[in-house]
Amino acid sequence: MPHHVPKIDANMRCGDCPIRKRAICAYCEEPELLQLDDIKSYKTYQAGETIVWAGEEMPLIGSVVSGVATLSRSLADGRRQMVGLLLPSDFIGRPGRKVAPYDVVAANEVMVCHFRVAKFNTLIDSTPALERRLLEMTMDELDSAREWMLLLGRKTAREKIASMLVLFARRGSEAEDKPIKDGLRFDVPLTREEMADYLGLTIETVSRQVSALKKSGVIIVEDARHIRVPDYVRLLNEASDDSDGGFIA
Amino acid sequence: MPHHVPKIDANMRCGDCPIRKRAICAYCEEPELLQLDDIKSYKTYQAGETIVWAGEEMPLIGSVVSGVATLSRSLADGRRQMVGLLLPSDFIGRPGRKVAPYDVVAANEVMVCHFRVAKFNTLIDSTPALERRLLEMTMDELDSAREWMLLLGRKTAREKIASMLVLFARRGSEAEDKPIKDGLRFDVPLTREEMADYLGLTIETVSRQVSALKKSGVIIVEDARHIRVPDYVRLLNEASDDSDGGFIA
DNA sequence: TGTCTACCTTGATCTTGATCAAGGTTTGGT
DNA sequence: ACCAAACCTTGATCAAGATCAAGGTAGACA
Repeated sequence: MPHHVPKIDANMRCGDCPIRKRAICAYCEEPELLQLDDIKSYKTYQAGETIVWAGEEMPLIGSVVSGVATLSRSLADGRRQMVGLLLPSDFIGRPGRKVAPYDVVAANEVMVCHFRVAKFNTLIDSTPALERRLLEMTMDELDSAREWMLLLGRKTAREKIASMLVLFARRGSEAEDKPIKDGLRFDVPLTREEMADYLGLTIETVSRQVSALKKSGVIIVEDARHIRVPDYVRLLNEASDDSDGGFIA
Repeated sequence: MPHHVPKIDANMRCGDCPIRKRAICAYCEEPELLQLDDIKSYKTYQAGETIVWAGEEMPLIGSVVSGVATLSRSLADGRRQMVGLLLPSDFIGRPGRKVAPYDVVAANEVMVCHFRVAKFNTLIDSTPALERRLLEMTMDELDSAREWMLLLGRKTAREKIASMLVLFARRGSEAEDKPIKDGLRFDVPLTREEMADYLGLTIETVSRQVSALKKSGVIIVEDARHIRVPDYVRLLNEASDDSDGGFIA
């Protein structure tokens, strides 16, 4: 069983929520916005199971509780690029929205995703508050996508790896409600292949760069899925995540 | 004066709109959604002029009429990646939304952008219809960003160039309300440097790949800003834009 | 009309990350 | 406990694209 999967109980109610910080939390935050159905609407997907095919409509709307869902797009010859990554507490699904052509959402990991699914029809002509919340979340997602584009277009392999690890560290600490500090330990929720798809690299390069960061002492690799960071600022520097805030004359 | 800049007349009214197809068109579509101010609210930016700095709020909301606006993000050492490209008819600005840290929106070209600016305060607590429209547009933008990510992460330099040219061809034909056909001619609204920033390449590679496509007979380069396409399908193939619609087992 | 500057092209060489290849490790099923 | 399959690592070589370098072109302006 992977990284601190919160125990889900079919009788849980808001307030018992295992994740808190982000998006709409199906457990504790703004439940009235989602007009939550009864508890039956939790859903779980197995690792590798497809949640929805390209061009179809999302079968659900809610928050990821544990595990990971990914969204990928690929070329005719099989080259694949991950274009979305949903970690615990992330919101998934948009009411009345079809998945864009050739997008694929796949469940990944011991994908223990649980959702409270609302009735779609009530959502589509739903409250202004929900509309606004969805807009807010979608704009946040767009911002993340743009950060990701910077990574894909301009970062070196080593920087890409470091940036990804920073993301995992951040989200991991958030989930556990701990501050990010030196010596932190976190899970790597993706396989090497998925990391490669995430970063626009090959698995060999991913493996090599992780090893290189290890050899430099930036990270301690306990095993392929667990990493410890002795000096968080050093990892941050490796990511070159910092930008110049500049402007164009 | 560049590519067919529509003539803007300070007394124009909806129905005289020079752009039609996409987003909210400030001229003819859904003007009531934007609660348009009077005609004074058109705005023009010079080439290279900055529309808004990182962390600030968009000074306007409306549609690009002509010219190009770009959104870029960069690393501390100056490496820059374009993360947004707004062509005529694209919607610009979100009410009450600050530009993400380190994002920059810059006017580009003989940037003849005109807008009808609505009053922000009325927009922020605006109609459900506008909220929904904004959500729709933001999701479309997210879809484009994801297509762009596939390009950045997995396409070759040649494919990147071809994909970009297809985009320009499409948008150009749309603007002129002509079908895309063989022999079409279109403007390239970016400098080589901007193309490089768009594609995650260097300007030398951009230049070389354009030359290579020319030598292969896929395109006819009239000058750096004007291209003709004898066989549109061939250009499409070069872009490898086609994807497999596949799924993950 | 000439010159300056910004922009573009092409060549030579180098580097990063891809590709090809071989083993090693972990996990899950029986 | 053993085996198979999936996953990961490392090495050797290759190639796409970056970097370094040298002109060329065209529009802006005096």
